[in-house]
Amino acid sequence: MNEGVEWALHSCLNLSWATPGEAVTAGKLAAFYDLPAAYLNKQLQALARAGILTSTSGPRGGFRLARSPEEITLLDVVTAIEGPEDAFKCEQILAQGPGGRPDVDYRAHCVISQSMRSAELAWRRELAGRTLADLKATVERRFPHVPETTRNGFANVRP
Amino acid sequence: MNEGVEWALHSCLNLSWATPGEAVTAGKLAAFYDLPAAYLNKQLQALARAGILTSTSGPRGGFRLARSPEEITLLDVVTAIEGPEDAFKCEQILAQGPGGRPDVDYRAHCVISQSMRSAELAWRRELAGRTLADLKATVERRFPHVPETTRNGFANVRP
DNA sequence: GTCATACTACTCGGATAAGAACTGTCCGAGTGGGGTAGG
DNA sequence: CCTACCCCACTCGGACAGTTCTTATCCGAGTAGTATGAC
Repeated sequence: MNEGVEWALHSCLNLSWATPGEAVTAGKLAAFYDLPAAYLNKQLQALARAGILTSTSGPRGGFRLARSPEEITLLDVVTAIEGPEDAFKCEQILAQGPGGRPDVDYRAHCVISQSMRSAELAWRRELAGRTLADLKATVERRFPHVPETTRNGFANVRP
Repeated sequence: MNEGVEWALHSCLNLSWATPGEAVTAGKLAAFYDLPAAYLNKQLQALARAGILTSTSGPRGGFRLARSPEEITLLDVVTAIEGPEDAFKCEQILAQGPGGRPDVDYRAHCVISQSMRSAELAWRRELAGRTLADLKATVERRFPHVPETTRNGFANVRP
């Protein structure tokens, strides 16, 4: 799995603590964890294309959450970075085997494909059941100072 | 996910239908689905290292299942090919952030890391709950001719 | 006829290239704000 | 003092290299069976 997934998740969480109505630049988000700014920008672009973030150019520009944290699941973020395809891609090699026919869709009939897909659905279900708001609440319960620390970080950091 | 996972799963299933006590060469397993023999051999080596298959060199050599299909889970095969590490690798970037400390293991404390790991455990649980014997039984129920077809394939195929 | 021996063909095993994907970097298009000059 | 305009710094966005991982290939070490020749 791409490194960018971790960056994207942390950045989204940090954005949920930003001052409402204020955009945060990729540079500031990157400086937060000492990440390469241009590359993080690339991941944030993907999130914007997926409709999770909105982007603004120019001075006072940057990124902000496109909707409330309750409406952003971990699956949304992961899918935005990794793409929508399943990790296990059934190549339908049964079609090449004895008795295999080119006109049959083995993704629906092959037992192996079904089993792998079933496991992947369990994974997706777990991710889809957790929202950014859940994570936000948990962090704020465990570490109450984090929201303020994050806002201060955005204000003080010089990228 | 690696292409080899699909090949390995199909090959293990085919091996479960081989004549007992008889080894099947990588060449025959590859010819079954028209796969590159040398590369499939590499995957089978990984399965052998993981203790899922046993390998024999020389004439009349090849691969066979190291234990009964009831004792081989899909997770065993996937782990043998993909490696034991989680797909999502927490790089503990929180340690670089404000208030982050190098002596803390953030894989245990970071909420994001925990959530991703939780999803991955659901995936593993699903795979660990399905054995080669389950797949074998399902296929034999749906397509009773497959075991004989497979054995004939092993006997007739000229790699 | 029997046995020991050398040979040959066969198979796995690891070392070696080609290709793709991920990671990282750079510069241009567009935008908003601030400075400046005129009224 | 107020307003309109122009310039500039800032930010995202996509195009461009470096590195790692996956895919594919090849040849050598070891083995089992077989043919051969001596006894």
